[in-house]
Amino acid sequence: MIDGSGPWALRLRNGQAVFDEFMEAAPFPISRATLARRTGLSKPTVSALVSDLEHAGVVSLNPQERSQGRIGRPATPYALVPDAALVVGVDMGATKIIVGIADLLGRVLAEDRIGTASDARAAVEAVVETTTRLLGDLGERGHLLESGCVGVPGVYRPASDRVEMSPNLPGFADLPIRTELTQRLGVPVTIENDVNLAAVAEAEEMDDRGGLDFVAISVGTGIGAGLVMDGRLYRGGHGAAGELGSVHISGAAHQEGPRPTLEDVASAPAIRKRFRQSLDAGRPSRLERDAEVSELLLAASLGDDAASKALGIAAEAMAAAVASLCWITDPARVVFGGGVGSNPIFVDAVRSKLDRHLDETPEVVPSALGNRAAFLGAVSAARASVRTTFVHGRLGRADRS
Amino acid sequence: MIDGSGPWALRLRNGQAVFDEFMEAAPFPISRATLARRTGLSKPTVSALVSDLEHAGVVSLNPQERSQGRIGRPATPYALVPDAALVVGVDMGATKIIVGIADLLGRVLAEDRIGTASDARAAVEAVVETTTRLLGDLGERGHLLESGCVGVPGVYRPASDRVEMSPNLPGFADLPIRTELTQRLGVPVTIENDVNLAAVAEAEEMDDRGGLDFVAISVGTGIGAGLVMDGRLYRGGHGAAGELGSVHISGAAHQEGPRPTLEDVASAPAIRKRFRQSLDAGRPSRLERDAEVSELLLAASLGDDAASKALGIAAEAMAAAVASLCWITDPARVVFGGGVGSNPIFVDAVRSKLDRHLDETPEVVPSALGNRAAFLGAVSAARASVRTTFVHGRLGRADRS
DNA sequence: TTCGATTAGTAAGGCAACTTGACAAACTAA
DNA sequence: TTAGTTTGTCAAGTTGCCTTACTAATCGAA
Repeated sequence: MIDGSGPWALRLRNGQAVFDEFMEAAPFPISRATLARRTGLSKPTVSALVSDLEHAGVVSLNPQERSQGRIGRPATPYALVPDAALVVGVDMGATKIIVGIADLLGRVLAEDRIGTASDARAAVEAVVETTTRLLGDLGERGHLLESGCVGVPGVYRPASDRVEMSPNLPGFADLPIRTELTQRLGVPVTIENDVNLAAVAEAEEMDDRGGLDFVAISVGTGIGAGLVMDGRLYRGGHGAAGELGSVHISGAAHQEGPRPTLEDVASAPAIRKRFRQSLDAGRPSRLERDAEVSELLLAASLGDDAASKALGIAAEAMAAAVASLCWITDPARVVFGGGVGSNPIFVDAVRSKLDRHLDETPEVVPSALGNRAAFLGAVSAARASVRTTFVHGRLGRADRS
Repeated sequence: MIDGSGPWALRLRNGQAVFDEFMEAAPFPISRATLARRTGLSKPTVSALVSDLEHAGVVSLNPQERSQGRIGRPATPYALVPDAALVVGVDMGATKIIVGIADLLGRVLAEDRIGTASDARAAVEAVVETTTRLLGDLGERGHLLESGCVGVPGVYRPASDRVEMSPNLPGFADLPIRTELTQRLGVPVTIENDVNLAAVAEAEEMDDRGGLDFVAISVGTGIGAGLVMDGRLYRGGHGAAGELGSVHISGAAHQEGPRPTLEDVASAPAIRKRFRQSLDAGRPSRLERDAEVSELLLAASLGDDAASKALGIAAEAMAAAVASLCWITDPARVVFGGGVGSNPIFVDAVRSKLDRHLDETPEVVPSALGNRAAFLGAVSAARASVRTTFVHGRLGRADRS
């Protein structure tokens, strides 16, 4: 984290502490006296550090925002310059790619949504192209890209720099994606599973910083879970933690053959299939045979028989899986996202069935971020990685008059 | 971790780095030149730090162990003084209490096993008494106790300083155990779940330091799992992670009533009960009706019909639960401990049934530590907590000639 | 045996960064 | 206007690290 052992290491430590306080206070300004109190540093030291950061363009003083009304000499307010550094966040999904540029405050300055390419290499190409274009549109500020994070629909193995288990987007097998993107974009890029990033975004959204453990379950075409433990993302021994969709569920009479997995029962395609089976079994419904899942859920909430049956089976299976997950990882909260999962009707159905499985049920809520969750998580992750390395380069004092 | 922002913080940082190298090298000596290379510090700095540590009695030079055979001036070998600080580790089980004193190297200097008390308060009393006695027996060195860790058979909530869900040892409800023990023993004491500590011990035993994620499952009277993720113990949002015994398993035909949990099928009492049921159902066996689990397992491995049936059901249920756990947390290894779990026959049975549930099975091995696992884990945890705070007090130079 | 070569350790000087205490600056309230 | 309060700066002093240069001890070879 901090290298070196001489006075320079101290300088870095303290510089980061000051920078962190600026990030914390943003977008509001903060005075050097307050910084000194918050960080425990002495006033002259803080002044020197702020001076360095100001010369580097990281912070600037807001002459107009003089907080009045209090006794004593008024403080000179310094504030973080939000676009002292930019980050790029990418959600490389199976059906769409979202690319966006954000500033240090996490505000998205530019964003574009492009259709998915035919394979992974083309997708990377599209990401680089779009990023470059968006940066170009920003003009001067476009040169300040500092870091990036890309969410991929599969398991990323840092050791081999490859994405695996990504059936919907072929071509990852021999693509060193991190190296490639880092080189092409010219800034350090991190790769992360998209469901995990959604979990990060939910964590940020909840504003429950630090220590809160929760699980973000994405239910759509597939089913995945992102585990946030002790405030940090948990990836597992092989980077494949949270493959909730592959958990076997207890069927009533499946003694032979492979037992059904959660994804076989509770994913969007599975729910639609079960609905059709219910129709075939003679259950009445007012819906078309190939109704969308959202329609099915709405109908189920209004009492439609076949739709209710399909939802009930899916919700029961999901509740059982969530119960296992809770007994194992004990999250304080479970957030459902994705096409199916963010629907409150689905979440209500699961929640109502969860009591039978658990003594102490966690909070179960639908996501508020919709299908931008993974993208926002990528932005957040990129921002976090900036935060740790940003000060390194800019603390070399420009002048010392 | 490291407080202060002046040069003193640097001193602490570097002092800890040197101390860590000593711990790493222990029990072998190490020269100051090597320390300088390893830590990246300059030779004079290392010399000063080692001098401080020597004055504090933390390290000493071994005049006899001069490593010869290489060209150049021979190094003066300094080595960690193993009993510069002692720790106490306690496994407060439902049926026994183990108390032991260990040195900085984790070597157990004194150990005693006492019967469990009637309630928690009496157990604490017994722990304090035994610790004091063991320290007294050590004579001079007994004054050097620095830290402690106590494993308890339940869920410890740091917020309230209470142990919950501990049916076998009553009286925890209104006992602030950490505060109590810290006061009575005069050193900082940490409290931890006993299964988690067993996991810590396994991690240490495996010598797979850092980054290895695995799960230690204890199967005995109850069933619990300790999760080690990213090399750190994971406790969960409410401190209740790893309650594997409470996971519902898929019974063949349990449509009504509460579904059976894993503990209802795969714990030691459950296996014995199932064996008796098999006998009642007319299955033949050469064993007594009230045979011990170890006998049952051995008989099953030799082909005994009723015992095989009981083991098969338990192993299948355990395999299903482990599969869920693997899909969720993706451990690289699963270690079975406890009275039943440490039996290779049981582990083999589970392992053989695991393939059907998982694509990529983790290593599944029995524990090598037996019923001392939790105790050794407590020692290890106490040692780790020493390691982070130890240098603070001893770096103030005694003299400066 | 003596003389390089090599590695270990020490001493002195210099530098970077922090803190303390004193003081100037700016504003409020009486 | 003056006392009080808070902010920010200056100068001096302290700590700790590094670099450079040097001494110490041993091996190997002439």
